Amino acid sequence: MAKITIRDVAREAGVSISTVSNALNDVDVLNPATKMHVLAVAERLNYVPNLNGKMLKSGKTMMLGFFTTSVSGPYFYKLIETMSRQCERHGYGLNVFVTKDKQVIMSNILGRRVDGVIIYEELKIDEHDIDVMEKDKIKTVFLDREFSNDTMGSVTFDSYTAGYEAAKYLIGLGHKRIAYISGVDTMFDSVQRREGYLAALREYGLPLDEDYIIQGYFEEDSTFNAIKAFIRVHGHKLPSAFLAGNDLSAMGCIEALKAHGYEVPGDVSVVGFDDVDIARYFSPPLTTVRNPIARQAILTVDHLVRMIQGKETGQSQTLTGELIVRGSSHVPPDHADQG
Amino acid sequence: MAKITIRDVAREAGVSISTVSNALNDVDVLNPATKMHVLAVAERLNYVPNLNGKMLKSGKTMMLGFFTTSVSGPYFYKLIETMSRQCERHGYGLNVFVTKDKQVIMSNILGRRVDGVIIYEELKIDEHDIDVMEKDKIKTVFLDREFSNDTMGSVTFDSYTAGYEAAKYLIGLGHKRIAYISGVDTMFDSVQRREGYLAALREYGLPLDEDYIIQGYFEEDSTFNAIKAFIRVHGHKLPSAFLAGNDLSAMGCIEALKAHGYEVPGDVSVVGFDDVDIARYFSPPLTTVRNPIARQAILTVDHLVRMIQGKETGQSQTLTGELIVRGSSHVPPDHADQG
DNA sequence: TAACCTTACTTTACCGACAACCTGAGACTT
DNA sequence: AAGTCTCAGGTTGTCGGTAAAGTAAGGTTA
Repeated sequence: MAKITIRDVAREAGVSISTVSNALNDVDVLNPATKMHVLAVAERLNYVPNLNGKMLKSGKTMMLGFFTTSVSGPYFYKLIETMSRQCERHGYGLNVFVTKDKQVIMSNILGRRVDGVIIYEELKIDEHDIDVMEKDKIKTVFLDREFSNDTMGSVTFDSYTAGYEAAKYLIGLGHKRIAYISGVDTMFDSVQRREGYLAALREYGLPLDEDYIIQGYFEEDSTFNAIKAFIRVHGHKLPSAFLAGNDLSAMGCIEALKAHGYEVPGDVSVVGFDDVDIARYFSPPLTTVRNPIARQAILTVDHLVRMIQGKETGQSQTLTGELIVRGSSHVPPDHADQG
Repeated sequence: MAKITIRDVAREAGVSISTVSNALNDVDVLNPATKMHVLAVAERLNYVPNLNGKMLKSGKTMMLGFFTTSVSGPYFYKLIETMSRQCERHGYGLNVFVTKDKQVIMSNILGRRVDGVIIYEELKIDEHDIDVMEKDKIKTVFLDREFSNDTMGSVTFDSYTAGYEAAKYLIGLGHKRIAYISGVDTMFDSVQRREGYLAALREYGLPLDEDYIIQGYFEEDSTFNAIKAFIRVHGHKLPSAFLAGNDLSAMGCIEALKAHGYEVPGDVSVVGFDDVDIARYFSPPLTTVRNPIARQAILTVDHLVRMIQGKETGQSQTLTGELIVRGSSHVPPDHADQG
């Protein structure tokens, strides 16, 4: 049996197609009896409207698109789940595109597969792409860069201040040699956190050692390996604290330190960023700067929906972190080389 | 400026719309010079075909839909990332729907928003829904149940054998009191693993203690809490081994044991399932049954694409696990209560 | 009772792309 | 010279909905 269309329902119910359309869409111009009858026939035939026809006519897909290069890690699933829920509240669906292919991205955006766009992370959307999207009035929210114009906004996390505050906290505890575990340099958050960290070191006159900036790629396992390598080289004179670019890195770092027999926080303190769900259950529980992911997700979807509805122009919103002190940080041990 | 359509390109290039269509879709009936000219005009106007029009006419969206209630945890992101990549290879996109609303799910499936469907987990897709989908010839692959008919297949993990083998391994080490940390009972994998575990206990004549089946919900934090509660009750006579329904549960369990001063594997052994990326970096590194997630993702997408292309009817494929012995399991300590 | 509303639909145009079929010009056949 | 091909592209119908405009029957008003 081929797919049932609105025409089949109309024929079966003995009415015109627009009557069926009106009945299904609750347009209040029909005789209640007719409406009932049509709905009953539609139900009996298991009729479900074809969304492609609907979309073409209305110009709306009722879908928001989330474009990202990766979904790895707790940050993403929290973000995606919360955004999905929030979309559903507004009657939208969320289409998650995990890809690095700019062709794919642009043809889905400009081809109107979605009514609004959420963009995260190092997607290499450049000035020209933004120009084109702006001309087409594509409603967009960026999560990884501050931006705003008539049809585009952003909801970002103030990573610079977060990095600064975390570093300042460690300095306040008495740490003088603090390493930073970085993500990749194309990641806005990673760079900002590092800048904040460097600013704090400068402010307190602590040495900026190039070697103390470690590439961890924001992942647990790659950080684990990076720290093991780092310990092999710097084992004789380890920093008394590591500031990790995110919680996953912090955990990987702690695992590596433990594997080499160091105690956290007894010998070394480790601080992360994000406060992902697991952070509090880790051993030791992580000291971290809380990134209000759920809030970011909700603000993003709300802002985008309001732009689509024409109720709002693009805004640049910034969320601030909150230092959560748990068990992975402590004053440095007496024997620590504080030079 | 309103959106550029194929008509605008046709007018600007001084040709008909079908000539534009033919030029863009590489239909080889045009004078090369005309084709070049049309493509140049399209490029200049930044023309991108509207996918809704395309989809309506062709009846194809070039999208596969992944329907799930959750994306939490390493299992999902590995699955999603691998499926996305594999879709891209076939020229498809992957639309991830995170929802529990069956209305939403069915209207997206039956409304033809996607060309093929991948379903995971306790979605409560019942016989009736399957009937309707079958009548509509919706190409579908299930990841959480074995199923096959003309248009529907499945790619599942043999969780029963995995559970059986893991339990047998612990029994072989000498463990006599083994607890199982379960997910929820609506989850096929969780139930199957538990059945395998119970079968092994029965086979070796070990006692089946109802109390030793713990609800951990397949999450790290809820397992952590569940095990803490369990220890409070059974602390005087703890099992010598825990078989956790997945790696996240195993980690939560280990964290809880450590928090109460137990050593793993010195005092208690813990075994998980999946072998997620982090498992090997955990301390202690997890003994686990490897679930070939990437393989499942690839087989799923390939199978679905072949069904869509009409090259294949629904098959029920099963993947088997592989026991990976690492540091979280050991022979039971002498003092363990082996009664 | 003619003009005018309502009510309750039906007819038809349209969204943007694609594709089946049509056409007009020149080349080739017989 | 009439008929037939081929080439290169144009015309038009179509996918499945929605919505603006049209209409027929009955009721209301002046």
